[in-house]
Amino acid sequence: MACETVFRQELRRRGLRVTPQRELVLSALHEAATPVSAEELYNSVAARNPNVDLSTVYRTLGLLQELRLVSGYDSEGEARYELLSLHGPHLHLLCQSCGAIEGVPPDEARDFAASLAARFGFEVQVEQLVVPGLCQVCRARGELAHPPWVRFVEPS
Amino acid sequence: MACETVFRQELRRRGLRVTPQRELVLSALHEAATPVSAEELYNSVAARNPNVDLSTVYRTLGLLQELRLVSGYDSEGEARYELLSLHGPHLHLLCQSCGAIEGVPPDEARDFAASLAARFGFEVQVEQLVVPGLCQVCRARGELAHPPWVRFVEPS
DNA sequence: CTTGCTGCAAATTCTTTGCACTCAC
DNA sequence: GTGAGTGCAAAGAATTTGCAGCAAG
Repeated sequence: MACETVFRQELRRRGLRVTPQRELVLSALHEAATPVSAEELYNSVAARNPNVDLSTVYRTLGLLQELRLVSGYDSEGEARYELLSLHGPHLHLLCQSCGAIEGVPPDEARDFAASLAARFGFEVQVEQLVVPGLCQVCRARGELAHPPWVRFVEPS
Repeated sequence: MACETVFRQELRRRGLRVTPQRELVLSALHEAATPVSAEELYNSVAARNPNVDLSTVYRTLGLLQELRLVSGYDSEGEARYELLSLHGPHLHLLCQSCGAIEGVPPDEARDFAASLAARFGFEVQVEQLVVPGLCQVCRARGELAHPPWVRFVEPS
Protein backbone atom coordinates (compact mmCIF):
# COMPACT_ATOMS: atom_id res chain seq x y z
CA MET A 1 0.00 0.00 0.00
CA ALA A 2 1.39 3.38 -0.99
CA CYS A 3 2.50 5.38 1.98
CA GLU A 4 0.40 8.29 0.77
CA THR A 5 -2.60 6.12 1.40
CA VAL A 6 -1.36 5.04 4.79
CA PHE A 7 -0.80 8.68 5.64
CA ARG A 8 -4.32 9.72 4.69
CA GLN A 9 -5.88 6.80 6.48
CA GLU A 10 -3.91 7.42 9.61
CA LEU A 11 -4.74 11.11 9.58
CA ARG A 12 -8.44 10.40 9.21
CA ARG A 13 -8.33 7.71 11.84
CA ARG A 14 -6.98 10.25 14.28
CA GLY A 15 -9.40 12.96 13.29
CA LEU A 16 -6.58 14.96 11.72
CA ARG A 17 -6.83 16.61 8.35
CA VAL A 18 -5.41 15.88 4.95
CA THR A 19 -4.08 19.18 3.67
CA PRO A 20 -2.23 20.08 0.48
CA GLN A 21 0.76 21.16 2.57
CA ARG A 22 1.02 17.77 4.20
CA GLU A 23 0.71 16.00 0.90
CA LEU A 24 3.39 18.20 -0.61
CA VAL A 25 5.82 17.38 2.18
CA LEU A 26 5.19 13.67 1.84
CA SER A 27 5.56 13.87 -1.90
CA ALA A 28 8.82 15.80 -1.62
CA LEU A 29 10.11 13.12 0.73
CA HIS A 30 9.26 10.53 -1.88
CA GLU A 31 11.28 12.32 -4.48
CA ALA A 32 14.35 12.62 -2.29
CA ALA A 33 16.96 9.99 -3.04
CA THR A 34 18.89 10.57 0.17
CA PRO A 35 17.95 11.80 3.64
CA VAL A 36 17.06 15.48 3.52
CA SER A 37 17.29 18.34 5.96
CA ALA A 38 14.21 20.35 6.86
CA GLU A 39 15.57 23.23 4.83
CA GLU A 40 16.12 21.11 1.73
CA LEU A 41 12.67 19.66 2.05
CA TYR A 42 11.28 23.14 2.45
CA ASN A 43 12.98 24.16 -0.77
CA SER A 44 11.46 21.28 -2.75
CA VAL A 45 8.09 22.03 -1.31
CA ALA A 46 8.36 25.76 -1.90
CA ALA A 47 9.21 25.09 -5.54
CA ARG A 48 5.70 23.75 -5.95
CA ASN A 49 3.93 26.06 -3.56
CA PRO A 50 5.89 29.07 -2.34
CA ASN A 51 3.30 29.82 0.33
CA VAL A 52 4.10 26.78 2.42
CA ASP A 53 6.02 27.81 5.48
CA LEU A 54 9.13 26.21 6.94
CA SER A 55 7.34 25.82 10.26
CA THR A 56 4.69 23.76 8.50
CA VAL A 57 7.40 21.52 7.11
CA TYR A 58 8.75 20.99 10.61
CA ARG A 59 5.29 20.32 11.99
CA THR A 60 4.53 17.84 9.23
CA LEU A 61 7.82 16.08 9.74
CA GLY A 62 7.00 15.73 13.40
CA LEU A 63 3.66 14.26 12.49
CA LEU A 64 5.12 11.84 9.97
CA GLN A 65 7.58 10.71 12.58
CA GLU A 66 4.81 10.08 15.07
CA LEU A 67 3.10 7.95 12.47
CA ARG A 68 6.37 6.08 11.94
CA LEU A 69 6.37 6.91 8.26
CA VAL A 70 9.53 8.95 8.52
CA SER A 71 12.68 8.57 10.54
CA GLY A 72 15.02 11.33 11.52
CA TYR A 73 18.49 11.52 12.98
CA ASP A 74 21.00 14.18 13.74
CA SER A 75 23.82 14.81 11.30
CA GLU A 76 26.27 17.55 12.12
CA GLY A 77 23.92 19.61 14.19
CA GLU A 78 20.99 19.46 11.79
CA ALA A 79 18.26 16.85 11.54
CA ARG A 80 17.85 14.73 8.39
CA TYR A 81 14.73 12.85 7.48
CA GLU A 82 13.78 10.04 5.19
CA LEU A 83 10.77 7.92 4.34
CA LEU A 84 10.91 4.58 6.09
CA SER A 85 8.84 2.93 3.38
CA LEU A 86 11.51 3.60 0.77
CA HIS A 87 14.22 1.44 2.20
CA GLY A 88 12.83 -0.09 5.35
CA PRO A 89 14.72 0.22 8.61
CA HIS A 90 18.46 0.49 8.31
CA LEU A 91 21.45 2.16 9.88
CA HIS A 92 23.53 4.93 8.36
CA LEU A 93 27.16 5.33 7.52
CA LEU A 94 28.00 9.03 7.60
CA CYS A 95 31.18 10.17 5.90
CA GLN A 96 32.88 12.80 8.03
CA SER A 97 34.77 14.14 5.07
CA CYS A 98 32.21 14.58 2.29
CA GLY A 99 28.99 14.15 4.25
CA ALA A 100 27.81 11.25 2.11
CA ILE A 101 25.25 8.99 3.72
CA GLU A 102 24.85 5.33 3.02
CA GLY A 103 22.11 3.11 4.37
CA VAL A 104 23.04 -0.44 5.23
CA PRO A 105 20.88 -3.32 6.44
CA PRO A 106 20.40 -3.59 10.21
CA ASP A 107 21.80 -7.12 10.12
CA GLU A 108 25.17 -5.58 9.75
CA ALA A 109 25.04 -4.50 13.41
CA ARG A 110 23.36 -7.61 14.77
CA ASP A 111 26.41 -9.15 16.38
CA PHE A 112 27.57 -5.80 17.67
CA ALA A 113 24.18 -5.18 19.25
CA ALA A 114 24.06 -8.69 20.67
CA SER A 115 27.42 -8.23 22.28
CA LEU A 116 26.49 -4.90 23.88
CA ALA A 117 23.28 -6.46 25.17
CA ALA A 118 25.16 -9.42 26.63
CA ARG A 119 27.98 -7.48 28.23
CA PHE A 120 26.37 -4.23 29.26
CA GLY A 121 22.65 -4.94 29.27
CA PHE A 122 22.35 -2.20 26.66
CA GLU A 123 19.64 -2.55 24.04
CA VAL A 124 20.82 -0.87 20.86
CA GLN A 125 18.32 0.97 18.68
CA VAL A 126 19.91 -0.11 15.45
CA GLU A 127 17.61 1.92 13.18
CA GLN A 128 18.86 5.04 14.92
CA LEU A 129 22.51 4.25 14.63
CA VAL A 130 24.62 6.71 12.68
CA VAL A 131 28.14 5.45 12.21
CA PRO A 132 30.78 8.14 11.65
CA GLY A 133 33.77 7.43 9.47
CA LEU A 134 35.21 7.77 6.00
CA CYS A 135 33.45 6.55 2.90
CA GLN A 136 35.25 4.53 0.27
CA VAL A 137 35.75 7.50 -2.02
CA CYS A 138 37.23 9.77 0.62
CA ARG A 139 39.39 7.03 1.96
CA ALA A 140 40.75 6.46 -1.53
CA ARG A 141 41.38 10.18 -1.81
CA GLY A 142 43.55 9.84 1.25
CA GLU A 143 41.41 12.00 3.51
CA LEU A 144 42.56 12.10 7.08
CA ALA A 145 40.37 10.32 9.54
CA HIS A 146 40.14 13.33 11.80
CA PRO A 147 37.36 13.28 14.31
CA PRO A 148 34.49 15.46 13.17
CA TRP A 149 35.17 18.13 15.73
CA VAL A 150 38.33 19.03 13.89
CA ARG A 151 36.64 19.25 10.54
CA PHE A 152 35.94 22.95 10.44
CA VAL A 153 39.00 24.24 12.23
CA GLU A 154 41.11 26.53 10.12
CA PRO A 155 44.74 25.39 9.98
CA SER A 156 46.74 28.02 11.83
CA MET B 1 52.72 13.22 31.73
CA ALA B 2 49.84 15.20 33.16
CA CYS B 3 47.61 16.59 30.48
CA GLU B 4 47.96 20.05 32.01
CA THR B 5 51.58 19.89 31.07
CA VAL B 6 50.82 18.64 27.59
CA PHE B 7 48.37 21.50 27.22
CA ARG B 8 50.89 24.15 28.23
CA GLN B 9 53.61 22.71 26.06
CA GLU B 10 51.37 22.47 23.08
CA LEU B 11 50.13 26.02 23.55
CA ARG B 12 53.65 27.34 23.79
CA ARG B 13 54.80 25.29 20.83
CA ARG B 14 52.12 26.95 18.74
CA GLY B 15 52.82 30.41 20.03
CA LEU B 16 49.53 30.45 21.89
CA ARG B 17 49.12 31.63 25.43
CA VAL B 18 48.61 29.90 28.73
CA THR B 19 45.87 31.86 30.44
CA PRO B 20 44.11 31.34 33.76
CA GLN B 21 40.82 30.87 31.89
CA ARG B 22 42.23 28.04 29.82
CA GLU B 23 43.68 26.36 32.87
CA LEU B 24 40.39 26.67 34.68
CA VAL B 25 38.52 24.97 31.86
CA LEU B 26 41.01 22.13 31.71
CA SER B 27 40.90 21.74 35.47
CA ALA B 28 37.10 21.67 35.48
CA LEU B 29 37.19 18.96 32.82
CA HIS B 30 39.50 16.96 35.06
CA GLU B 31 37.05 17.13 37.91
CA ALA B 32 34.10 16.00 35.81
CA ALA B 33 33.30 12.33 36.23
CA THR B 34 31.11 12.11 33.15
CA PRO B 35 31.01 14.00 29.85
CA VAL B 36 29.85 17.56 30.42
CA SER B 37 27.97 20.10 28.37
CA ALA B 38 29.48 23.51 27.68
CA GLU B 39 27.00 25.05 30.08
CA GLU B 40 27.86 22.66 32.90
CA LEU B 41 31.53 23.28 32.36
CA TYR B 42 30.87 26.99 32.38
CA ASN B 43 29.14 26.66 35.73
CA SER B 44 32.08 24.82 37.31
CA VAL B 45 34.47 27.37 35.93
CA ALA B 46 32.33 30.32 36.97
CA ALA B 47 32.23 28.95 40.52
CA ARG B 48 35.94 29.63 40.70
CA ASN B 49 36.06 32.74 38.60
CA PRO B 50 32.75 34.38 37.78
CA ASN B 51 34.36 36.64 35.20
CA VAL B 52 35.10 33.84 32.78
CA ASP B 53 32.67 34.02 29.87
CA LEU B 54 30.76 31.18 28.27
CA SER B 55 32.24 32.08 24.91
CA THR B 56 35.69 31.60 26.37
CA VAL B 57 34.65 28.13 27.51
CA TYR B 58 33.53 27.33 23.98
CA ARG B 59 36.71 28.72 22.49
CA THR B 60 38.84 26.75 24.91
CA LEU B 61 36.92 23.56 24.24
CA GLY B 62 37.52 24.06 20.54
CA LEU B 63 41.19 24.49 21.20
CA LEU B 64 41.40 21.44 23.44
CA GLN B 65 39.72 19.43 20.73
CA GLU B 66 42.21 20.62 18.14
CA LEU B 67 44.97 19.48 20.44
CA ARG B 68 43.21 16.13 20.77
CA LEU B 69 43.05 16.43 24.52
CA VAL B 70 39.28 16.51 24.56
CA SER B 71 36.65 14.75 22.55
CA GLY B 72 33.14 15.94 21.93
CA TYR B 73 29.98 14.45 20.55
CA ASP B 74 26.39 15.45 20.18
CA SER B 75 23.84 14.23 22.69
CA GLU B 76 20.25 15.32 22.25
CA GLY B 77 21.05 18.54 20.48
CA GLU B 78 23.82 19.70 22.79
CA ALA B 79 27.50 18.88 22.68
CA ARG B 80 29.18 17.00 25.52
CA TYR B 81 32.89 16.96 26.12
CA GLU B 82 35.34 14.84 28.04
CA LEU B 83 39.04 14.58 28.60
CA LEU B 84 40.54 11.88 26.44
CA SER B 85 43.35 11.28 28.91
CA LEU B 86 40.91 10.16 31.60
CA HIS B 87 39.64 7.04 29.93
CA GLY B 88 41.46 6.78 26.67
CA PRO B 89 39.57 6.35 23.42
CA HIS B 90 36.24 4.62 23.72
CA LEU B 91 32.78 4.62 22.26
CA HIS B 92 29.63 5.71 24.02
CA LEU B 93 26.34 4.04 24.77
CA LEU B 94 23.69 6.73 25.08
CA CYS B 95 20.43 5.84 26.78
CA GLN B 96 17.54 7.42 24.91
CA SER B 97 15.33 7.23 27.94
CA CYS B 98 17.35 8.62 30.84
CA GLY B 99 20.28 10.17 28.96
CA ALA B 100 22.85 8.07 30.80
CA ILE B 101 26.17 7.69 29.05
CA GLU B 102 28.45 4.73 29.33
CA GLY B 103 31.90 4.48 27.83
CA VAL B 104 32.93 1.08 26.52
CA PRO B 105 36.25 -0.11 25.07
CA PRO B 106 36.68 0.35 21.32
CA ASP B 107 37.32 -3.37 20.95
CA GLU B 108 33.65 -3.88 21.37
CA ALA B 109 33.10 -2.50 17.88
CA ARG B 110 36.09 -4.08 16.23
CA ASP B 111 34.26 -6.80 14.34
CA PHE B 112 31.47 -4.43 13.40
CA ALA B 113 34.00 -1.95 12.03
CA ALA B 114 35.89 -4.69 10.21
CA SER B 115 32.72 -5.88 8.55
CA LEU B 116 31.75 -2.39 7.38
CA ALA B 117 35.24 -1.91 6.02
CA ALA B 118 35.13 -5.22 4.16
CA ARG B 119 31.65 -4.88 2.69
CA PHE B 120 31.32 -1.17 2.11
CA GLY B 121 34.84 0.17 2.15
CA PHE B 122 33.77 2.34 5.04
CA GLU B 123 36.34 3.19 7.69
CA VAL B 124 34.57 3.63 11.01
CA GLN B 125 35.80 6.26 13.46
CA VAL B 126 35.12 4.15 16.50
CA GLU B 127 36.08 6.83 19.04
CA GLN B 128 33.34 8.99 17.60
CA LEU B 129 30.66 6.37 17.70
CA VAL B 130 27.63 7.12 19.87
CA VAL B 131 25.29 4.17 20.08
CA PRO B 132 21.66 5.00 20.86
CA GLY B 133 19.54 2.58 22.84
CA LEU B 134 18.26 1.74 26.28
CA CYS B 135 20.48 1.25 29.29
CA GLN B 136 20.07 -1.70 31.60
CA VAL B 137 18.16 0.30 34.19
CA CYS B 138 15.64 1.74 31.77
CA ARG B 139 15.19 -1.57 30.06
CA ALA B 140 14.45 -3.16 33.43
CA ARG B 141 11.96 -0.38 34.12
CA GLY B 142 10.18 -1.46 30.96
CA GLU B 143 10.84 1.69 28.98
CA LEU B 144 9.71 1.52 25.41
CA ALA B 145 12.41 1.41 22.82
CA HIS B 146 10.96 4.25 20.84
CA PRO B 147 13.25 5.93 18.40
CA PRO B 148 14.56 9.24 19.78
CA TRP B 149 12.54 11.26 17.34
CA VAL B 150 9.46 10.27 19.21
CA ARG B 151 10.90 11.10 22.58
CA PHE B 152 9.55 14.59 23.00
CA VAL B 153 6.28 14.25 21.19
CA GLU B 154 3.30 14.90 23.41
CA PRO B 155 0.80 12.03 23.29
CA SER B 156 -2.29 13.41 21.64
C1' DC C 1 55.38 46.30 23.61
C1' DT C 2 53.02 43.34 20.60
C1' DT C 3 49.81 40.03 19.48
C1' DG C 4 46.89 36.73 21.24
C1' DC C 5 43.01 36.38 24.42
C1' DT C 6 39.06 37.87 26.87
C1' DG C 7 34.54 39.72 28.08
C1' DC C 8 30.72 41.65 26.28
C1' DA C 9 27.11 42.01 23.19
C1' DA C 10 25.24 40.92 19.08
C1' DA C 11 24.72 37.67 15.38
C1' DT C 12 23.77 32.87 13.50
C1' DT C 13 21.65 28.54 12.96
C1' DC C 14 18.22 25.30 13.57
C1' DT C 15 13.88 24.57 15.48
C1' DT C 16 9.67 25.68 18.12
C1' DT C 17 5.73 28.44 19.51
C1' DG C 18 1.77 31.96 19.88
C1' DC C 19 -1.80 33.73 17.49
C1' DA C 20 -5.35 35.27 14.31
C1' DC C 21 -7.12 33.66 10.18
C1' DT C 22 -8.54 29.92 7.05
C1' DC C 23 -10.16 25.75 5.11
C1' DA C 24 -11.02 20.54 5.40
C1' DC C 25 -14.52 17.88 7.00
C1' DG D 1 -20.03 25.96 11.10
C1' DT D 2 -15.97 24.65 13.91
C1' DG D 3 -11.78 23.21 15.35
C1' DA D 4 -7.51 21.59 13.24
C1' DG D 5 -3.95 23.61 10.42
C1' DT D 6 -1.50 27.38 8.40
C1' DG D 7 1.45 31.48 7.64
C1' DC D 8 3.73 34.86 9.87
C1' DA D 9 6.56 36.74 13.16
C1' DA D 10 8.73 36.23 17.16
C1' DA D 11 10.87 33.38 20.68
C1' DG D 12 14.30 29.91 22.03
C1' DA D 13 18.46 27.17 22.73
C1' DA D 14 23.15 26.26 21.59
C1' DT D 15 26.95 28.10 19.63
C1' DT D 16 29.80 31.60 17.14
C1' DT D 17 31.73 36.05 16.06
C1' DG D 18 33.28 41.19 16.01
C1' DC D 19 35.58 44.21 18.51
C1' DA D 20 38.00 47.17 21.92
C1' DG D 21 40.63 46.69 25.81
C1' DC D 22 43.72 43.66 28.55
C1' DA D 23 47.68 40.87 29.64
C1' DA D 24 51.10 36.91 28.60
C1' DG D 25 55.35 36.42 26.51
